[in-house]
This record gives sequence, C-alpha cells and structure tokens, in this order.
Amino acid sequence: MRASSPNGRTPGSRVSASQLAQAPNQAQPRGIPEASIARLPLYLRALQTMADRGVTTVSSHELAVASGVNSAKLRKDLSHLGSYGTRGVGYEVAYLVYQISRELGLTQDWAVAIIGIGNLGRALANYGGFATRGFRTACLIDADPRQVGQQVSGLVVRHLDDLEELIEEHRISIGVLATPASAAQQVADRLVAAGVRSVLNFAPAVLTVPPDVELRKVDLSTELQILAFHEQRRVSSAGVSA
Amino acid sequence: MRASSPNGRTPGSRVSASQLAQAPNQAQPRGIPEASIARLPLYLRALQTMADRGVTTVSSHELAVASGVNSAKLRKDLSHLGSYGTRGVGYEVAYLVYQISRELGLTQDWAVAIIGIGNLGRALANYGGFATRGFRTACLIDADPRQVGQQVSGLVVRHLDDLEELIEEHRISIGVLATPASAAQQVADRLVAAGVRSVLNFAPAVLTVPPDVELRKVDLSTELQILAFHEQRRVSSAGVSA
DNA sequence: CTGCTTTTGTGCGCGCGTTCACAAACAACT
DNA sequence: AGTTGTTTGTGAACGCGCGCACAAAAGCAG
Repeated sequence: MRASSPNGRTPGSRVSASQLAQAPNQAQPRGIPEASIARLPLYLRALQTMADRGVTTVSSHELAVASGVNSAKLRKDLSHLGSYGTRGVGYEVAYLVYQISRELGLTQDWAVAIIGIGNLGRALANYGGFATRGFRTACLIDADPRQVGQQVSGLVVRHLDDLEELIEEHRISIGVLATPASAAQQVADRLVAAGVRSVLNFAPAVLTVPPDVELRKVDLSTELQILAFHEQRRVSSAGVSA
Repeated sequence: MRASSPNGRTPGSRVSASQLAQAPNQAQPRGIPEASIARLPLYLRALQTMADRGVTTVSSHELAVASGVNSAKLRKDLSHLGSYGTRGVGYEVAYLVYQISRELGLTQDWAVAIIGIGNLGRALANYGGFATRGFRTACLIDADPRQVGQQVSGLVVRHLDDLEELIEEHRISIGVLATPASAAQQVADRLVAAGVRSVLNFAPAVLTVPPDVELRKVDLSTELQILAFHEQRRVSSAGVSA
C-alpha cells in the first residue's frame, strides 16, 4: 500500500457570511462543525463503493483509510450525527449511508440550475456525478442566443431573460454559476432576488451575496497556482535540473 | 454595497502528505502559511483587474474588499512575502502583481497535461483562465481510441499509451486528472512514476501518492452536497413553504 | 521643523479543528 | 460467567489561523 494521505482540508471555500465577526455564532440545534460536514460527502462515497462490493460492516480505521483521513477524526465526525457504531465491531455500512445521506439532505432531490452553458457549463450538465447523488439538473440557462434552443444533456437551453420564471417553475434551490466573470455578480443578484439561497460559483470573480445566502466557490486556476507555488519551491530549494 | 464576505477558507483540499503526524514540520527557508498561499491567487486576480483599470496604488482595505477578505489578514499575508507597502500610502499595484506572481512561480510557464478528455477535460482544455496565468496546456491524453486524434482547443488528443513519452517530451510538471474515478489511481501512478510531482484531481476518488507529490482535489458533487446540507437545515429549521 | 493624518506591519489573545490516548462497551471464546 | 481482544466514543492538549488593536513609519501642511 502507499503512503496514507492524512491531511484533508475544507474542499472549497465557503464565502458566505455565516459567521461574521460580531455574530456570536449562536449554538444551533445540531451544531455540526463545518469541517466535518465537508468530509461527510467523502465518507459517503467510500461507503457507497463498499456497499457496491457487498461489504456490510466497516471499522473506523478501514473507512478512514478509504477516505484518506485520520480514524479519530472520522469517529468524531460520525459521532456528531449520533452513535451509530457498535464497539468491538464497527459501523453497518447501509445504515451509515442512510444516516449521512439524511444529514446531508440527499434523501430529497434538489433542483439545480446551471447558468452559463459554455464549455464548463456543458461539462457540468453532462456530469453524471450530480444525478446519482440526489441532484437534478432542472434547467440550463445562457445569455447567448446561439446557445438558446440547443439541446444539452437532454435539456433545452433557455434564455437568461426567463431566469426568474424558470426558477419558480422548476422550484430551483441551487444555482450553479458557470458564466464569464464579468456576468457572475449580475446573475447572482438575480438568482438571489428570485429566491435562490445556495450558489455554487465557478466564475473567477469575488461575489457578494446577502448573509443568508450560502455561496461556495470553485476556482480551477487558483488550484493550479497553488500547485505551481509548491512546484516552484521544490525547484528553487533543490537544484535546477538542466 | 453588499454584505462583506469575511470568511475565506482554503479553496480546495490539500491531500498531500506534506505534514504528517510524526514529521516535525521543519521550518522551511520561507515558511509562508498554506492558508496565505491559497489566498494569493485571489489577491493577484483583484490586482490585475485594478491594473487593467489603470489603478496604480491600492490600500490594504481596498484590496481586501475587492478580494473579499479581512484587511488585517491581507496585510499579514502580504507581509509574509516582504514589506512591499508604503505606510500612509498603500501598495503599488504593478509591483505587488510582480511579487505575488514571482512567489507563486507564475513568472515561468508551466506545462500542463490533461488526462481524460471527456466533457470536463474538454472544458478544462478550452478554459482560458489557465493560459493567462502562466499555465500552458501542452498535451491532452485519453484512453478512448475515438478521442485520440481529435483536435481540441488547438491540440491533438494523444493516446494514454504514450503518456510517459509525452510527459518527458513536453516537460510536463503538472498533471490534471479528469478521468473516470475508476482510472484515476492508475493514471496517477503512471504520472508519478514519470516524474510528475504536482497533480490536480477532478475525479471523484481518493488517490494515494508518495509524500513528495503535491496532490490537490476538486470535487464538484461534494460542493453541491455541502450546499444541500445548509439548504436542508434551513428548510427543516424554518417552516416548509407549501 | 513640528504636529497631524493616513496606512502599514505585527504582537497578542481567542476560538476552532486536529490528534493522541484512554476508558467504556461489546463480541467471542473458554 | 469470566476473560480476552477489539473498536467505539470522547476528554484533553496542542497548534494554527483569524482578527483586534496599536505602535511605527511615511506623507503633508503650516
């Protein structure tokens, strides 16, 4: 086996104002740490893989290795959603899958709208990982008249003008922004105004949304730049390979 | 103006074993905190936008607002790469752009290989954000014979069999994995064996790499699941809107 | 040259998250 | 039933990162 990968971090930046400086961060009914929540999808995927292989029971150590995290961290994460393990045995895979799915809200289906049907938007529309995890891509929206009317992944691309109407019609709860950076804030504003309170932003722009809107951001080039930093440090500290 | 977005987090999970438990984490020559590095690309983008608008000088507060972070945090981040500000005035935009670029290693160009030319791989290949930031997509690789030979974004897709050869030929330093989850580990192994020490993984799989390889992960569906969690909590704590 | 304003750079405290380490709990076996 | 072995759940310590708040520094005005 290879070296373990013990160090997981929050995957994706939470940009929402869920814990402002002056907000006393009042204890929620079920206060699961944000860092734990970010790892639940990881566990869920590992568990589903195991379930597919017919595994019925798993220890914290096995699941930790499969998820690439520390086993103590894993147990603490799971303990936040109740005591679903049996000491001396481990966890029942199927039951744990259900509990995590329930906690993440994946037992219901969420209607997702993708705005910006460029290369990335099209990739997201075709991405199978959404549908299998309780997310339903309900509508595709673009501002370019040449895109409108085209069929992508079984859906007809609609025009940005109809955004508000489409959101209400399809009961969209999550908006995915794959627009150019210049249009992102404007579209985000309209999404928020139309009632969407969860936004996933792929556009390379800093967005501002009201505090009650959850905004997450994925920046592809940022990731590459962080890699470049480490690569560069390696090169400069070692010798330059001519 | 809108509500500020004060809370930035590490954008993307660092999965590499750069700080193992027993490793004493020896002080590097230039020990810039990982959290700071992750924000540098953010500052850089804001600064370049300002430079394009002709702004020559910027205060920490202005730049902080444009980047969506706290101004003290911003100053501390910048202080890690030297004292490039003038008290009472601010920072010179052009000089700061240069310093951050240099620190991130963006003054040299990095050859990137994208493996897996499906929807996502194609989107990445066409993504303009890479080229403008010092990254050069040097080759596209796929295992599917039907993809091989096709032209995508000005490059001909090559077969996975030639991976090692292509990496050496193009002096690839960064590998981007956009393969199905089932193939990701196998390809990662070959990348590492061929000398690639920076890997960006888009496949929904937990990869294991040697400790000296920097592995970062972007998981699209994980982000959606985290959004779903918050959305669900909102729904369950408030009343259900019939 | 002196005093006032602005903005950087940073010392310090605080809170969160991670990890170790151990006791409680359960199964299996004699 | 008692004993042994395994694994969970968690108390406690540690370290990192964030943000406040302030002193040092630079410009500017008179």
